[in-house]
Amino acid sequence: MQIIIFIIIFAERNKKGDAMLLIKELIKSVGLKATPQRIAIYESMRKLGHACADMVVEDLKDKFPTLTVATIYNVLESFVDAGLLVKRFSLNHKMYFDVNTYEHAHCYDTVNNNFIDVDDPNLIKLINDYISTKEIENFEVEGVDIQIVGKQK
Amino acid sequence: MQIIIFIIIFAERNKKGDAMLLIKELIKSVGLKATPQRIAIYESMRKLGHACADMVVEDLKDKFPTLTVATIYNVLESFVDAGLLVKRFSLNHKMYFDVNTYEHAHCYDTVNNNFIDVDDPNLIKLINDYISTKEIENFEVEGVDIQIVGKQK
DNA sequence: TAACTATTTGTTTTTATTTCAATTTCTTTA
DNA sequence: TAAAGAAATTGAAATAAAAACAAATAGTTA
Repeated sequence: MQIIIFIIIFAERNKKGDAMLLIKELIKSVGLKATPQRIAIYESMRKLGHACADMVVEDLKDKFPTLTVATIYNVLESFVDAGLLVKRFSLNHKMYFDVNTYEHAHCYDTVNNNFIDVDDPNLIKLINDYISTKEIENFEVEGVDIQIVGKQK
Repeated sequence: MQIIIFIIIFAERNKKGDAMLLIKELIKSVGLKATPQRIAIYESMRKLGHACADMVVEDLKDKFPTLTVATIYNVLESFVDAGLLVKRFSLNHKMYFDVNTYEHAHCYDTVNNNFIDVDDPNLIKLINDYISTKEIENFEVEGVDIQIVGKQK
């Protein structure tokens, strides 16, 4: 019995260690130092998916009491510059960040300003194909951002 | 010669008067009183197309020096409630309002946070048709918001 | 005109973001 | 491994945007 519990604990530790290691490597791979704060913020973003600064503060305030908003904003911005996060369009004059950087659509709940991923490559392709046929004057297209607007039930 | 100039001036006056009258009627038609402030703010929005509160303040501060931000926010919000304006998604944590309330796409310039209308009913139809074929769980769809993201040249 | 209601105003709060200098941490190299 | 230098974090203060609120004004109706 004790052995089994030990194995489970060890496995859990290892799993966590591996995830940590991966995040560490990921942050380093984009040319940033993997500080504890950055690792914690990235982990938090992974967990939250879509979040703004205050949500990350809230999420980390117990685990990481010294962490300040200044750092959160700095780190989130540097993650965006490094391509680890992307900024998302929002309706409530707050900056939202998304941990999924590939092109995908969202359902946007106007009640809670909540994002739900819509991973539908066909939709993205449909729109990109259509847009590529049109010549847009004086505009250098970088991507397309789609929100399906409505209310979460 | 004098007569011609007179006619032109008269025509211009009339045109302006008519536009004013139209805006007045429009505001009244949605159940709001057509106060001078509301007329001025709506005119400003017509001119600006897409704007946030500070842009309206800037636009009206000479013509209407007593107008305060409080009023601007109040009026813009009441216009949204009345369906005279819609809020737009933005990337820079500011509230943008759009005078065109029909469903249309935008090019969004990430440098200046500037909106350019893309009046392409085919694009809207394409997306709406596609979405209507999909059943989105636990979400009541109200509309679709498309931004072609990039840089204005 | 008087009374009532709605709107606007100036001011004050609140919330979100940014800035900045001081400190701490990390990395490099002797 | 100790010291120097660079980079990141911190706490506090500044700025900016939005919202709240009570007093004043304007508009409407009887």
